[in-house]
Amino acid sequence: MQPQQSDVAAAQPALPEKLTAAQARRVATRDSILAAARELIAEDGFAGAQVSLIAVRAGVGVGSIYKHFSSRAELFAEIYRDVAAREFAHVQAAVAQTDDGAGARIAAAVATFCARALRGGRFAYALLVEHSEPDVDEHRLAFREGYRTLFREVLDQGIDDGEIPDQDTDTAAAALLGIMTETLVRPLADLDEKTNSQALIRQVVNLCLATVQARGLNQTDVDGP
Amino acid sequence: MQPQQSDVAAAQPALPEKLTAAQARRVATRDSILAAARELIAEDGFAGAQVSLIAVRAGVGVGSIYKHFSSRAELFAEIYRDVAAREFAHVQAAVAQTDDGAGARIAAAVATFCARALRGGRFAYALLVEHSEPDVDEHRLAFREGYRTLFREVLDQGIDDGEIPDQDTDTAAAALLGIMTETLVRPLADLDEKTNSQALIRQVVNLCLATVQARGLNQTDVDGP
Amino acid sequence: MQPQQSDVAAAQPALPEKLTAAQARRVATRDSILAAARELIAEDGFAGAQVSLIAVRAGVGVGSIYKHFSSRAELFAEIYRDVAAREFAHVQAAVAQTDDGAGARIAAAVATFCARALRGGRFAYALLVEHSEPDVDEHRLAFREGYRTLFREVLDQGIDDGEIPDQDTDTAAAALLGIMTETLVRPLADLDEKTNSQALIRQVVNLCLATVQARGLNQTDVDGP
Amino acid sequence: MQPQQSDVAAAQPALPEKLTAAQARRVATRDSILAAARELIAEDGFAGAQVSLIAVRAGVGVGSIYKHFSSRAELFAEIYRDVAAREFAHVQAAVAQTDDGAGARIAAAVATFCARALRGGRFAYALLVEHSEPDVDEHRLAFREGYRTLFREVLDQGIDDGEIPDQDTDTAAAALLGIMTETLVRPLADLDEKTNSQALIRQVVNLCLATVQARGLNQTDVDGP
DNA sequence: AATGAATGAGTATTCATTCAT
DNA sequence: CATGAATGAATACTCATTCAT
Repeated sequence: MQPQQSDVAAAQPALPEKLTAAQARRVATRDSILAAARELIAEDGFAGAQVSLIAVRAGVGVGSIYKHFSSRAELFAEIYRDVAAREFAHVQAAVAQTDDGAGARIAAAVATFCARALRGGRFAYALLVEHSEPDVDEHRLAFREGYRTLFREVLDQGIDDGEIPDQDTDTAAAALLGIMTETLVRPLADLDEKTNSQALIRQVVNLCLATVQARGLNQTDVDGP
Repeated sequence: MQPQQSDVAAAQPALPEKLTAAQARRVATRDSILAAARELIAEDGFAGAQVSLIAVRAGVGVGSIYKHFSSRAELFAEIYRDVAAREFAHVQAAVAQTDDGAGARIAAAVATFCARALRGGRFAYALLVEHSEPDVDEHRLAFREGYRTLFREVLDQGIDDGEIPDQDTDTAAAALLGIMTETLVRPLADLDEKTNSQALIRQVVNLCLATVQARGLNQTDVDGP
Repeated sequence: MQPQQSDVAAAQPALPEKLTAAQARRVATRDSILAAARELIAEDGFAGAQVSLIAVRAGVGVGSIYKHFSSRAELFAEIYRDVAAREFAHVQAAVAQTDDGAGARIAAAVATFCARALRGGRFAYALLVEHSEPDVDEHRLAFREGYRTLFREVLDQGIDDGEIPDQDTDTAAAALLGIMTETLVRPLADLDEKTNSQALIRQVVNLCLATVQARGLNQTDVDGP
Repeated sequence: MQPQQSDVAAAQPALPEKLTAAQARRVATRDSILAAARELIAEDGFAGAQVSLIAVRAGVGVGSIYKHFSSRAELFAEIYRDVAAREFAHVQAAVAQTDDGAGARIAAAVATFCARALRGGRFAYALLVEHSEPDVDEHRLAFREGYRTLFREVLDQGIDDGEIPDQDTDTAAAALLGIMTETLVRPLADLDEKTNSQALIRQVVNLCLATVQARGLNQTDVDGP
C-alpha cells in the first residue's frame, strides 16, 4: 500500500513487445501524474491533492491531467483501483501460501493487511478512512467493501474446513476490517510516533482470531435501551 | 446520540441562583443554534451544516452565531463535547446498572453504544465517521478516542475482576470500537434499509465479547512481509 | 433600450413607504451590479460581461453578485426581463397614443422600436442578436418572441379595423422584426458611423408598412428547387 | 447550403494540367477537413465544431489541420467563403433563368435562398445566425452582407427595368434578408417540427415582394421619440 | 446586542494551439 | 511530412467570516 513502490500486482504491460517511443512517453506522463497524486495524498490527504498541485508535482501542465483522466475523481478512482488490485492480490497470495489450516490463513490475511497498511502510512490512512467529494468517497467505500468481501471469502473457506465456527461471515468480515482499521488508525495518521509494527500486528491478529474463532457465545441476550 | 433530545448528561450547570432574563435569552439562543446545527448534520452531514443554514434554522442572524462561537469549527467542537458527555454517561450508566459480571458489563457497554448509535442514525454516522475540515476532524478523532478510553476502562474493570483474560486493553478497546463502527456504518448511512436492530446488536455484542474473552491465543506467530 | 437610463417602466417600488436604510443599501448594490452588467454588455457584448469584471465595475465583491443572482445567466435573464418590460411598454404606449388608423399605429410601433433600439446601440445589438451560453440565449429568443407577439397584436388590431389586409400575422410579425433587426444591425454594431437615424427610421417604417399593407399578392407560385 | 454536397460553385480551379499525386493527396486531406467541419457544424453548431473533433472526423491529426489552416477561425472563414460562392451562384442562376420580369426574378431569388436554407437546416442556421468567436463572427456578417449585396443587385435590375418602384435598394435588400432570416430561423433550428416548406417559402416570397413592390408609401411621416 | 449584506480567496475544468518525434 | 501529447490561460461559483448599521 505504498505509493512509491510497484510490486507484485504492478501491471506488466500485457503486450510482450515494446511500445513505440511516443506510447512510452505517454505512459510515463500518465504514471508521473499518478505518482504525483499518490505522493500528495500521502503527504496531505485528498484535500492536499489539488489538480494544480498534482500537475506541478508531476511536472506537467494541468491540461495534461485531463488528457489522461476525465476528472479529478476519475484520477483518484484509478488510484483506488490500482491499490485495490495490488493489495487484494497480496492478501490472497499470503493466504494461498499458507497451508497450516484456517486459523493460519486468517492470521496471514490479517497480518498482510496490517503490515502493508502500516507501510503505506498516511497514504493508506487516506485511502481507508478519509472522506472527500462524494464521487471519490464512493471508491473508498468500494475499496473497503473489497476487503470485506476478501475477508469473508477467507472466513467462508475456514468454515468449510470446519476449523472455525459457523457464523455470519459478512458481519464477521466487517468486524475484522473494523478491528484492523481502528487499531491502525492512530499509527497510520501519526508518522512521527514510531510504533513497534511487529508487536502491533501480532496483537491485531490475535484480536481478529479471537473474534472469529469463538464458539458458543450466541446465547447472550441483549435488551435494547 | 439523537440530535433532538437532551438527556442524562445534558445537565444545566447547577448554578444555584437564577439567571437574569438576558442571560436566559442568551442561553436559549445558544441552544437553538446548537440544535439547528445538530438537525442539519442529521439531515445532510457536515457538508449540509453551513453557517448560513444553521442561522436560518435557528432563527438568528449569521453574525449572532459568531457571538456565541468563535468559528464554525468551535460550534461543532461543542456539539462533539456535548454528545460525548451524554453518550459516555449512558454507556457508563449501563455498565453501572449491571452486576452480573464482567462479560455482562462489556455486553451492556457495547449494546448501549450500538443501540444509541443506531437511534442516532445519520447524525451518529456523521459524528463517528464523516470527515470535515481538519479543525473539526480533530474533534471527531477525540470523540472516538473517548470511546476508546471508556471501553478500556470497562475492560480494565473486567480484568481486575478476573473474568476476562489479561490483555492490552487500549488496543482491545480500539478493536471493539472498530467492530462496532464498521458493522454499523452501513445501517447508519442507509436510513431506508430497515435493519433489525435487535438482531444486529446481538451479533455485534457477540463479536465483541469473543474478541476480548478469548484465552490463550497469544502464541500465534506472525512474520511480517 | 439604453442601459443607463430608467424610464416609463422602471419599477417604482410597489410599497409606498420608505425602505429601511439596509434595504435601500441592498437595492443599491443590486442596481449597481445590474448597471455594471449593462455597461459591460454595451461595451463588449456578453463575452465581455464576465462575472469578475462586473464585480469590479460595480465596486462589489464577486460573492455579492451571487447574493443577488443565483447565476450569471440569471443576472442576464433579469436584464432581459427588465428591458423587455420597459421596451414593450414603450411600443404599446406609442400605439395607444395613435388614433389615426391601423397604418399609423403600425408605423408608431415600428418607429418606436427602431428609435429606441438605435439609442440602445451596442447594448440593443447584444440583446437582440448576440448569442451566448444556451441558458442566456434562451432569454434572447424569448425577448425576440415578445416583440413578435407584440407586433402580431398590433397587426391583428389593424386587420380587425379592416385597414390592413387579412394575413398570417404571426409570420408577418416575424417579417417586421426581421426587417427592423437586419436594417438596424449595422448601425447598432458600429457606434462610429453616424447614421441619420430619422431618415433610417422613416425608411424602415415604410418598408414595414409595405410588407403588411400589400394586397393580392398571394397568387405568386413558387416551384422549389 | 448542404454541408455534404459540392455543386455549382464548388468548381475545382481549372488548372489544365494534372496535379502530382502528393498535391492531390494534400487537396484531399484539406477537403476532408472542411467536410468534417461542415458536418460537425451541421450537427452541433459552432460550439460542436472543436478542432480535435474535426480532426477525428476527418481522420487526420490535429496538427495537420494547422498545416492547412492557420487557425480555427481561418478554417471557418474558408467554409464561409465556399458556401457563399456556391449559394450566391445558385441565387444568381435562378435569377438568370427567369425572364418573366422583375417581380419573378425577385421571387426566384428569394425562393432559392429560402429553399436552399431550409435544405441546409442546422448548418444554414449556424452560418446565418450563430455567433462564435469575434474572428469567426466577422465572416458571418460578411456572409450576410454578401446576400445583401446580391439582393440589392437583383433589386437594382428591377428598378432599371422600371418594374419595381425606385427605392434605397441597400436598405430594401437588408429588409429582404431580415424577412427571410427571421421567418426561417425557427424552422431552421427545429429539425423535428415538420414544416411545410413549400407553403412557407410562398409566404416569405409574398412578404418580400410586398416589401419591395409597394408604391407611394414614402409620405408617411414619423416623429422620433 | 443583533443583524445580514458584503466579502474574496480558492479550484476544477476546457480547448485552441504548438512542437518534438 | 504528419502526428497527437502536452500546454496553460481563462472563468464561474462557494461559503466561512466580518463589520457597519
